[in-house]
Amino acid sequence: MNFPQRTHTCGDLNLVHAETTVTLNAWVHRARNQGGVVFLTLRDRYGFVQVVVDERSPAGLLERAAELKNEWCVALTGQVKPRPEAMRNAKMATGDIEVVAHDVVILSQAPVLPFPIEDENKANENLRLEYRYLDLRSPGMRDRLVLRDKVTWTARQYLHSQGFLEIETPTFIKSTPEGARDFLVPSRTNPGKFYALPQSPQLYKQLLMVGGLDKYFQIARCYRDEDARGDRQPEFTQIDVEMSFCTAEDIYRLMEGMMREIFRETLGYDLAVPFARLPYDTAIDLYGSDKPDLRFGMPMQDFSPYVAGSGFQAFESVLSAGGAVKALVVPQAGEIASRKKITEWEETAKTYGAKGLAWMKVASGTLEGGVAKFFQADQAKILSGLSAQDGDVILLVADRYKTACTALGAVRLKAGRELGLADPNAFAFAWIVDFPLFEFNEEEARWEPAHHMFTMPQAQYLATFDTDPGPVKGDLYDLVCNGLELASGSIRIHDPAIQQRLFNTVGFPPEEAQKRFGFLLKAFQYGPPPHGGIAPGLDRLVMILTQQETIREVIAFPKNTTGASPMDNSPSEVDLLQLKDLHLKVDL
RNA sequence: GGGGUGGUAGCUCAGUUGGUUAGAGCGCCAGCCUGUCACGCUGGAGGCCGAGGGUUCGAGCCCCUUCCAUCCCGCCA
Repeated sequence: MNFPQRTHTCGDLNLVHAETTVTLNAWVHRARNQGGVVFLTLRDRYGFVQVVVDERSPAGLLERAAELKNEWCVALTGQVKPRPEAMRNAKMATGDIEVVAHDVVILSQAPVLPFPIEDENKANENLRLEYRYLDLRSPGMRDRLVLRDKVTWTARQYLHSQGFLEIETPTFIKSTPEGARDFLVPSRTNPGKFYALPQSPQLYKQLLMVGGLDKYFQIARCYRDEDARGDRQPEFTQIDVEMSFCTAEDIYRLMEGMMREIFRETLGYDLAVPFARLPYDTAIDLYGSDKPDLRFGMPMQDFSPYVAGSGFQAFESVLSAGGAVKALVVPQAGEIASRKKITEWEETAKTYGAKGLAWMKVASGTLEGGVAKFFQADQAKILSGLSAQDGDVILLVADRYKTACTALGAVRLKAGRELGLADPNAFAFAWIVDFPLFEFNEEEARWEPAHHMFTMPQAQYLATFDTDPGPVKGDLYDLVCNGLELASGSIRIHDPAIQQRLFNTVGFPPEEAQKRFGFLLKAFQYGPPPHGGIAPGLDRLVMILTQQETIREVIAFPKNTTGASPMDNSPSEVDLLQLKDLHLKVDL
């Protein structure tokens, strides 16, 4: 098809182009027919510009222009003219000029749209996903994808400047059923066998280190067959990084530099580094989460010292069973903390396993309401111990330590945000460090890795980690920001003997280890370098930069929460013949 | 696997203790309009109230079942 090709883009035109004849290839964003004059707002990726069709245009063009509908794609030729002073539009980037139409060629037409193209699409999300190609025309989606491109571009440039190589790793790999569920791909040429899609390039990037390519990165697609969330998709993207001969400190410095660069390039924001560091145990104790929102304080406190002798049976029995009582002082919550609101907070606590949420109000230097009657004797001690002021509300959860922390931590997050304590324009980064290396699985009565099996125990535990796993901390770190886990990484085990002891600790028999990770263990016989890495989640990073509630807003073609795409209807059924080719047994 | 919320016009939503012909804004169609820019004015079309069953003289509304979406718990090394 021959058509007049664009000489300029809509968003670029300004007074400098006055009197120039230009051709635009764009969509009709709005058409306003005034009778004797037609105004068209044209839109392309770069912006909007107003076209006017009036007596200055050739005869007959007015009638043709009046036929144009929203979202038709056109090639328009005309002359840029300064607008009459009174007609300038300060709200429009190109509002000082307009294009007087000379000719318009219709490149393609469109039926009535399922939703209007606006800055932010307010339609039901499933409808937006069904017509994602139209949704992408909205300036909001466009801006987010432009910013995302800037992030990957900046990350690439930064990592290259630090000597890193971008290397691809396979996406048909060996299934290693630990951690998240694998997506499986049946092999036609190997009947009865399956590839897995990678949950991360973990083992391959470690093999790159053995291969001597000592600084690697990849903008890597990862796949996990688990239920989706606002911040989780079955496929997602990580800026995957691994380096040799490094310590955790090198990783921190590298990532702090990269984040600084990304925030400067995308938002012009001067990110303060180095980031704060918070031990895992402290994060749980104060905030009840390993990804606390640190834009506000309001830490939890220990209430157990005030329980003895109170006569409050519910708390006393929890303590004597080895549990904990955690307190949260919600400052100046008098207004918001109605009985209804407290019930709502209690529901939140209960979803995290708490049996209830006790409360007291502070007024005129005394404790009132709720469970206050049990604590009258000690109220002065309690108020000063918790630093509670008149107007504050004290919320209490008694349970097993971890449950109490998690449940009340969830209330802290909810209440803090409801009270407006979390500045939406702030970025509170922190490294969460000193993670436990093992967790005890009560049901199976065995230790299992808290993260993955290739994390190095911290040096002081090297002698004892297999005989006394409980207190062992790993050389392991998460980067969190505003309550989201933005990155996770560790220093890896490169010593086969340590690796073997770790397998033993988690009850992983040698033959099983050989079967699953034999290729990695074999490689580690051949002079593996000490190494470590990290993988920031690209989607979440862009979500934070663009202040979005879900990562679906920063992914061009995301899945919905059931893992389906309303646009192409994937996943879908396939022909029986296809299944047969793949040697899959089918019930007929 | 579990819990919360929702599903009414193309879109966003309202719809009283169950009571005539189910509404609004935007969009769409037609007409008018020479300075609009979310143009305006006049008129019009457009509904299996997610689906199935039940209660009732009567159901958008109540009950049961089911489907779909979304948020959360579990899960996510």
